[in-house]
Amino acid sequence: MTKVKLVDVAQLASVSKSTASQYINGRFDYMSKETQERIRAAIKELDYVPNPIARNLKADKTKTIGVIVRDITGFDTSHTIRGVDDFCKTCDYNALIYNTDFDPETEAKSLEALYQLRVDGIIIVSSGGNNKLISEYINKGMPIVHFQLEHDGSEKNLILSDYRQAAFDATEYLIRLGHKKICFVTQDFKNVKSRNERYLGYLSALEKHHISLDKNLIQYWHRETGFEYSPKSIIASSAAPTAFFTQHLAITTELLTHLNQEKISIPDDVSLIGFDEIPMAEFFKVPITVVKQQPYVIGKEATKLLLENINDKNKHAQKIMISCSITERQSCKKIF
Amino acid sequence: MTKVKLVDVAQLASVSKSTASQYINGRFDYMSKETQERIRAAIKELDYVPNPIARNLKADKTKTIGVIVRDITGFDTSHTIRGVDDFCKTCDYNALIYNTDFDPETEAKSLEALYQLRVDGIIIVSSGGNNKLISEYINKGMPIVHFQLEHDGSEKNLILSDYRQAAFDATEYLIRLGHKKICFVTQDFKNVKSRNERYLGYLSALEKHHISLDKNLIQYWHRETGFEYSPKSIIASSAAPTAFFTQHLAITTELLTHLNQEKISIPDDVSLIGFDEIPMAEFFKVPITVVKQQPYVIGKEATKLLLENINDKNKHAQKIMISCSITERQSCKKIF
DNA sequence: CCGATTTACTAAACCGGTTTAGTTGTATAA
DNA sequence: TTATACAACTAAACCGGTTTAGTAAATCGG
Repeated sequence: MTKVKLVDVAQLASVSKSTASQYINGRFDYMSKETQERIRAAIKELDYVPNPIARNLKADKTKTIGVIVRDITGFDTSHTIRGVDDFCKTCDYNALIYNTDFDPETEAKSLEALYQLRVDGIIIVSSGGNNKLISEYINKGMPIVHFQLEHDGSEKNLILSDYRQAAFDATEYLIRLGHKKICFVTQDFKNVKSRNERYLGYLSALEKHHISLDKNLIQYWHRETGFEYSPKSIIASSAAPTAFFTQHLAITTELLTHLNQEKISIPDDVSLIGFDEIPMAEFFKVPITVVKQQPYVIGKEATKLLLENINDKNKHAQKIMISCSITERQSCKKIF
Repeated sequence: MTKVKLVDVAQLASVSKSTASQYINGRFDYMSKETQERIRAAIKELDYVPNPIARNLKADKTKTIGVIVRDITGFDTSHTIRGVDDFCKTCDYNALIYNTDFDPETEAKSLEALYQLRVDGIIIVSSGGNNKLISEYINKGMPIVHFQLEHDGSEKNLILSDYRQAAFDATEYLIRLGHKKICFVTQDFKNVKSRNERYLGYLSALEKHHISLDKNLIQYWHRETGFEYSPKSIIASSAAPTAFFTQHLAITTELLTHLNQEKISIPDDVSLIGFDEIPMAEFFKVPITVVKQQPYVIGKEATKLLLENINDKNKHAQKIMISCSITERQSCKKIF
């Protein structure tokens, strides 16, 4: 590979290493035109490319950030990463991706690896299982930006969708179609603000339209065990929802599978609006109406925020909210 | 951030930098148990983490590879990247992702950036627009592995699906269902071996079943302009296909959109088998039967091949083929 | 008992840049 | 005319490790 180094350039141009270095870094303050020209020519002739490693060693910067996500394969996640990457490329940064599958142990390893690699900062969707470790790194001065899920309940350096407004909009959308018994299907949201926000949005839409909350319409789904009660039994229960509002893509998908199996038809038997965009939804038997986030924008903004943090450590930490929007398709029926 | 360096450890353990370094690198050949213990304790006490940048500077290695793809957001691509990443992590490598959207200029920039960053090797799905540049880098000694699309017609360091067999299987699958007029929808495959392979597979299945080739059944699709002839007109033409065999996901998707618009129904009016897995296909109005590749495996194997190349530069270059398989769904009808 | 090995360790060069503190020669001000 | 400033450079230290060559003491074989 390249063996040409700065000394070679300096020699060919008959200047010192220092002067050559100044040239490379665009500091022409006290450099004659001829010298500049000689160095330029030498660089060109030797096809010289500075070694960023040597450079970074001195600068104690890596120009690299780490990104810890659950799985890059996810539809929204891949778009977020694309946003991160695109923004990085505009400022000569590189992103290192770490997938955790939401396993706290893998997450801890990823954090440690990135720390050892001395990345300049980290963007993370944290599983919540490494709060102590993350706090430690933050205290050590590592810039860390969270997205989607907050850290330790804090809203510092956090970027997320306006979940409350989104849930409000989705709920109101159903209410306007005549639905009053809307089943809110969620993962456990105690201690997880960004999930609780959706709940609050749901509540406030009900309240605005004078619909009282039926606790039996709050249903839970767990990543490992699936639904606490089967969708079929929920429909058959006294709560008798006319619509489901699922809080993320995995829930939507599993609900869909269930309903298909039980031959419960959407939107005739029950309506459905889901959080998160669904790939290729237009080809579905029943194209699903969704509230979608803007994962690409979130990726960009998270990166922007992180880089600001990196370049100005005492920059005031902040929370950024990105709006969501409803894509209306055919899974919600007007009733009554 | 961490300010603890090797000298600090050495000092605390009352040994020289060199000895400390030996310890870090696990060379205990001539080191007393006590010294080892002292260094171990010092490292622990100071919470020392070696700086990989300094290390890499000397080693002239970055432990980093570059991956150039069209768009990380693609379904198969994201899985490939996951394969790359997972394999990388097993050998302490990191991957830098570059998206090109298949724009040769962006691709060239990515190559240059990776070269400047001195990555140890590159995995690329090349657009074909930078053959000269890529050859240059190969000649300079940069290990480069191609996947999906070959470089300059060469089969060196290439990893791809067994396209010929896959196309053969898909075609035969349709033939077994009674189809004789199978429309092969492809991107231009002159000079692109891996596309031509599919064509050869299609041909040999026809041949095996004594079906003569109707040139009018070979139809083209272009990334910028879409179908050369509309699917509707193709069906109406004298070639009168009873089935479509689309050569990748983008074609399948666009065909689906067309057929939907024209109210041509699958599989009643025409059957369809597509190359590449379709996300969430089980929820489609008509779940599409596909020949799917194994993107995750391809990513893993590509990385494995690249790392072999990196660690043994004169390793014999090779071509690796990964099998495909048909996922039968409901888009192909038995006829006659 | 003496030269040859082996053990346990260290000083210093090196990787390829950046940066600081000078140095030299010329123009300017007092 | 001499001190001062400034332009145009350079030598050497530095970043944080790794590696080579070498040293001193202990062990060994004959």
